Amino acid sequence: MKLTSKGRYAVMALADLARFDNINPVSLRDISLRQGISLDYLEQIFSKLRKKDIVQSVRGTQGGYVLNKKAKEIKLTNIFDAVDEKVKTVQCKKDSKKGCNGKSTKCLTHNLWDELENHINNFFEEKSLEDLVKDNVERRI
Amino acid sequence: MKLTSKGRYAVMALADLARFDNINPVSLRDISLRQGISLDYLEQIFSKLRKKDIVQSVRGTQGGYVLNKKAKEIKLTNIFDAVDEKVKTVQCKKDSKKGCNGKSTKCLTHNLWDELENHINNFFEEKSLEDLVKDNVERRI
DNA sequence: AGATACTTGACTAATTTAGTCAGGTTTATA
DNA sequence: TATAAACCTGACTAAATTAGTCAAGTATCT
Ligand code: FES
Ligand code: FES
Repeated sequence: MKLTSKGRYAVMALADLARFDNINPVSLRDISLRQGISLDYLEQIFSKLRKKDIVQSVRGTQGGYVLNKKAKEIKLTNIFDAVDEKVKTVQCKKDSKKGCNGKSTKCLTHNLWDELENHINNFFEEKSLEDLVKDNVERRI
Repeated sequence: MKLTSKGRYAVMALADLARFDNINPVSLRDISLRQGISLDYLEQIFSKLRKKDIVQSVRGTQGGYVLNKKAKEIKLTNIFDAVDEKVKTVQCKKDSKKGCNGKSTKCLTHNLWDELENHINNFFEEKSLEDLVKDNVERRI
């Protein structure tokens, strides 16, 4: 199982944003250059982040994006949810009563994968953007 | 991020194997039928499991596969390792000093993904085949 | 007016996954 | 000893997903 670029970039870009105050917007171009992410790709990502109210956009010259909440309140869960980076461990439809093999009972491993999914999601629910920024400040000392 | 079929099937098939004693070999054909996994695909998977000494093969008529260790000693880590289902969260080469953006320092999120990887691997190191079998027996009651 | 930067949707190349297929070899047992 | 069950291997392929690119806008500051 691996993390996709979309999720990785979303968090990376927001971490970049979060390093600045929430007043002066940061342009995607700057983020693109600093983080080495394609500008066009960033635009796709930020479009989604905006729709989920994680960032606010400022159009025109000197425009860019600003965090819409405090860094502490933005959890990885929220970010991943916004860009459709989802954790999927089971094969079957979760709410269906059928198993992944088409049978009427859940397969031998269903419970295990469900536990795994929760385990991973817990991590995402605990980590906030603030944690990320702090970690980077500390490492710089 | 999602789990691939190869990893899922490997664990599913071994869980099936583990329900029986370690004396009479279980044929892939039986597993294929019970678990709804393509026989040809199972063969690929078991070839890898055998190379890593997780199972033993018995050729010929009435042949099949047998667990090579006690279910308690087979952790998910071992299984995933055998079938090359690996957890990959960072983009960069781990041992390299370069970051994923080609720069000379690790990116803002590198540490975070590293933590995530450990978090997931911890789960795999704790869970054994025995846990799986027990869980299924309990549910049946 | 012009430059900067957001906005959107469609398109595509590359990669990965999830198998299939064909041709073996080994061994129990009738 | 013939035969069938079952392991064994490598090559091939279709489908899905990912990771972008590209083109054509719109808004706003200076
Ligand atoms: S994963 Fe849900 S039934 Fe198999
Ligand atoms: S993931 Fe390692 S440097 Fe970005």
